[in-house]
Amino acid sequence: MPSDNATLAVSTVIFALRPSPPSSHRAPAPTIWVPLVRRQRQPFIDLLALPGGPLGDEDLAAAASRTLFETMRLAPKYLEQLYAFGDADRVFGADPRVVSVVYWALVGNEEASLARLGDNVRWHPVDDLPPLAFDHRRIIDYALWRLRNKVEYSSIAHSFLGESFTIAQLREVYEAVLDRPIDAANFRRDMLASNTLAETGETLAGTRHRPPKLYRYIEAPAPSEQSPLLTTSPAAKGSPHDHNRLSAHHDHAHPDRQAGRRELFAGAREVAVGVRPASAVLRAWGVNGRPAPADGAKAGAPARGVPDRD
Amino acid sequence: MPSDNATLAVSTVIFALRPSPPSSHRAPAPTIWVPLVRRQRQPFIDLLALPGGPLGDEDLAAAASRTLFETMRLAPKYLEQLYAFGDADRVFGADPRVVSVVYWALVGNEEASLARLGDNVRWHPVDDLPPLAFDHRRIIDYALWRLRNKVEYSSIAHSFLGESFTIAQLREVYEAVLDRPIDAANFRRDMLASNTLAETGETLAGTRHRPPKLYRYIEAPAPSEQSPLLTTSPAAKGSPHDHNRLSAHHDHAHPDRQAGRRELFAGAREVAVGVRPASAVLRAWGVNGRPAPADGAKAGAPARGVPDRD
DNA sequence: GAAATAGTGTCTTTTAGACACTATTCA
DNA sequence: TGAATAGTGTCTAAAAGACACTATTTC
Repeated sequence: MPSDNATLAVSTVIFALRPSPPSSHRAPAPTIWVPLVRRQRQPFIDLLALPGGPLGDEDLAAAASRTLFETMRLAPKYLEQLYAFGDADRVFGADPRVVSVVYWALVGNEEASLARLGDNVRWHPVDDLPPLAFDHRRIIDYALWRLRNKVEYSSIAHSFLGESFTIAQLREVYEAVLDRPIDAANFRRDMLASNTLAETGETLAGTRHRPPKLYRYIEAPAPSEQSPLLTTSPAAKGSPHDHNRLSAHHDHAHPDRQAGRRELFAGAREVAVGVRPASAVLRAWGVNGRPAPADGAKAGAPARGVPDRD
Repeated sequence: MPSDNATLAVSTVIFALRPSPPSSHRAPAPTIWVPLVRRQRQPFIDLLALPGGPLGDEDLAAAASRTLFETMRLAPKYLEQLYAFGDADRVFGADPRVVSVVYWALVGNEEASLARLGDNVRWHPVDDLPPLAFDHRRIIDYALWRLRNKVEYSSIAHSFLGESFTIAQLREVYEAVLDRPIDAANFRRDMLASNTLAETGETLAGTRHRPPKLYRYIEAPAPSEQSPLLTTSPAAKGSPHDHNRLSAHHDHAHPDRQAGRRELFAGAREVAVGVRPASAVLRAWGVNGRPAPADGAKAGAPARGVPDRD
């Protein structure tokens, strides 16, 4: 029984939303960026690659977290396994062959700007990437596709923002990821009806119009269709994360559609953390800070509350 | 740089639909079964485990296919990567530690009964499993959960059947997997509207009532939301399979709802060869699809036409 | 009070589901 | 001809989407 039939590596595709590069002098709408590392050795020396490295004596997700922290001091709020890439000839000439377990992650805007960069590590807009090492371009494309899908059927979008945010900011995330405009009125209603937002009690100042309310994300009452792996051991392994599930529930039973839509969330008066100055909506991207889970937030278990599609 | 930081194994959860075990003398409704292997060595000797084995000099999916063929002569029509399990302490005492890339598969009923069994390999109903080796119970639960989710948003259900089948049989698959009754009238309409079924021209005889038409599965016109990995290199790697994508299209444009529903599929008189696993639309019963490699059915590439949920 | 976005109301379209009804075959 | 399932028609409810309108703030 072979014990060295492959070398195991772990890489991560990290997404952040940042203003479009100046070159593309489009509207100040944000776009998706990923951090890439310039390779210092063969093969593919000098080409850009995903951050990552060989698996150590640790869980897979822990390896992802560790390498991210080591290379740029990042600790994403969302981290999930993407896929295991292991074609026999994936890394030409490698012996033993290399199998990469790839994770994907989302970071909030403030966290993204806190990332430690350098000559060899930089953010790149995903819609304008140079040639990459290995099959990393393909991996990013796949991760992007997953992101776009998952944004539509689960509530991960808030992971691109700070602790508190306005509904308009949240909508901008959707618009950036899905690359299409979304009706603001319907979006607001749907989000509020989802019971995943709680008012912080604060508003965002600094605009030159009516100040919007700030919300924070809360766990919606579990819909019972959750990954079995999740329920068994939640944030078990070395995850300092502790999702405080606020109760924003109240009875569901809409007599008619209008009523259903009107249904404002009720509870959650919360403590409300530091609000932020700001002015334009775009600038308002980074709202106050937050620690951020250390290592593998959603690491150990395959699935969270909502299934992946592919 | 360690080259033996882990041992890589590949296992597969294979699902088939078979009559309920006699013990549970319920209606002749089918339930889900998986083949399990009795371990001949430590650790967990004599306990049941998923079929699989160490990764050889091959692609990951090829390893899955190979081990399935070796242990029971099975060649599933649907095969897809499930997850990479690699907690550091997953296999107690193993050195180097073991990382398992797990696949899941669906086999049709005839194929399932052709499987070569033995004292050490047997089918077991998933709703009544004995204690399993390693974390395999957990893996099966997760695979089951994925199956149930995926059945709802893509058209893989037909993979449980043979080349041709009646709509009622297809509905039974859904009912068995989802474990709930489905309205036959609406189901029929939705399936026909999905353009994934083509009449074979034959009917199923032997019933003591009106003989139902037989259909075969066809690829629906691709909806453009497909995995980028798929489009780049379809059934590339060593896949003896060659799925001809039949056109079953005709104009879509339902003036009113009744008309939409009435719209019987038109085209697809086709040659129709290999039936394919496949993909689907987001909301309703899938549309669209993609070629599936044979041996490594949906192997090399991460994603099919439709994203996974988790 | 003008500009600008926050936030509400209401209509139309689409989709999902329930369920009665007709059609066709075999025993 | 009756049992039994195939297959069709039609209504209702729920969800998604379009869009006009009111509200509140800053400058």
